[in-house]
Amino acid sequence: MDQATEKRGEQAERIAAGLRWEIVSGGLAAGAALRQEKIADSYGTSRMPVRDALRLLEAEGLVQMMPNRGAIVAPLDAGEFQEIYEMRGAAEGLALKLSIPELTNRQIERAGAIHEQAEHASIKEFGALNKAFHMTLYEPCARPRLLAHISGLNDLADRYMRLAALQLDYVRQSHAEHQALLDACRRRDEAAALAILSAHIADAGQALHKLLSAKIA
Amino acid sequence: MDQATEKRGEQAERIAAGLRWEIVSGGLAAGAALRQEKIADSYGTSRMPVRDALRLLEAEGLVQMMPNRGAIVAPLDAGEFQEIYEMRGAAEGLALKLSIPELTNRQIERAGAIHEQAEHASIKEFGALNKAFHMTLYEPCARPRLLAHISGLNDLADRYMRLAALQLDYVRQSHAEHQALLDACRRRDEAAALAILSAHIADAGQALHKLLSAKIA
DNA sequence: CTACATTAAATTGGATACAGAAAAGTGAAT
DNA sequence: ATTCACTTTTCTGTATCCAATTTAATGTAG
Repeated sequence: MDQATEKRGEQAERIAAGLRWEIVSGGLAAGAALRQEKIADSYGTSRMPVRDALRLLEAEGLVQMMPNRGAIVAPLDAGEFQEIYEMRGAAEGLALKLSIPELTNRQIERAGAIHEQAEHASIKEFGALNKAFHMTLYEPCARPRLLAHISGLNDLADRYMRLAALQLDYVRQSHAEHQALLDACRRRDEAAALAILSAHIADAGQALHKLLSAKIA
Repeated sequence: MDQATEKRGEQAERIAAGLRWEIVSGGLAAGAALRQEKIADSYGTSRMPVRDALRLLEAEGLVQMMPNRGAIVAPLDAGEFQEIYEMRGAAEGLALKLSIPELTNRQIERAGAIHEQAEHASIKEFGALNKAFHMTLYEPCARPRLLAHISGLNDLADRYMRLAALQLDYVRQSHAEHQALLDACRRRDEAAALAILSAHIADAGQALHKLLSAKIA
């Protein structure tokens, strides 16, 4: 067990990371009840760090806590989905604009490599790779708060994506748009890159919206 | 005492609200240590809900927690200041764009009233009124997550503003820009409103930047 | 049989207790 | 006087315990 190597004062983070993965990857369905004691048992701790972890995830929007009624995996909602994509557009547009002047060739190629990987990846890994691709392009902007914000939005978005990505040829379109975005970055063409990114996010939002509005709410 | 009317399960929120006010309003200086037991005593609770409150404020960026070393009021930093204003620009631009089509005359006049109030307010109240003015204009967009995000950014920004607002005639300029923004909203002129808001936020950022870079970091 | 009240079980929120880590203090050796 | 080792104190993180609240279950009256 890695519990022996666990430093004191970081259990909440460990539990939060585990739950985050389970929620984002779909292992825990939306609306599922999160009983403190069960989680505590499965992580070999008391309920106390679990509560801390749940608070963390609540702040990220992945968990919903009702006073005296416990926590559930945040439900999926078409309206919130739209909101997340609008916010992604604004935040990622800003990040890319600030990043482009700082982008090195090395970083662009790292994004390219992730892009290649994503092309041959299973649907399970797509979400994480998609996020990694975007984050790689934004990192040079060196805005920790902005990047954390975007990362959180991507986690939220992944949950919705997972619902639809199966039956959708959206993935192929996404690949093409990523390719175009990479090209624009290579040319350091800020205007083009921003336009492509904006369209990319809006497209994804719209494409998924139809599929989702049937499945949820 | 209002503690008798206090519902179970909401003490953390109450403590967080109190601390938030003390931090944003400047009662607690940046870098000040936040001892759990002292806070617990002053709010008449145990350390437990205090810890929850601190985690909340950490997620908002007002508090910084170091494992096994306690929490401090988040330090002020010129770089973060810039980042916050960039994010405000992106987020508030989006909110205003979505709001304008939904704005009723009644809501515009409510914002106008707050604007009037702010004109005769003391420096202590300026931050809160400034925030209220902006939030009133954004509320009609009906995007709870986006509004919460903006609210948090405004709280962060207020701390920096307070440092500079004293000696600055920025307040007068801000009033003028608010007036112009209101007029554009009354005309439902989206393009003008967005341009004014963008400039307003950028101006504020730049105006404060000079003053602050001397005082901090 | 249904609706309602009452009771019992499950579960959370908060308080207390304890263990471990960091910080402050003390003293000896150089 | 300064530095290093050691002790003491302070404070945080976690576990355990208790009270309050919600949810389920049971029984009773209509």
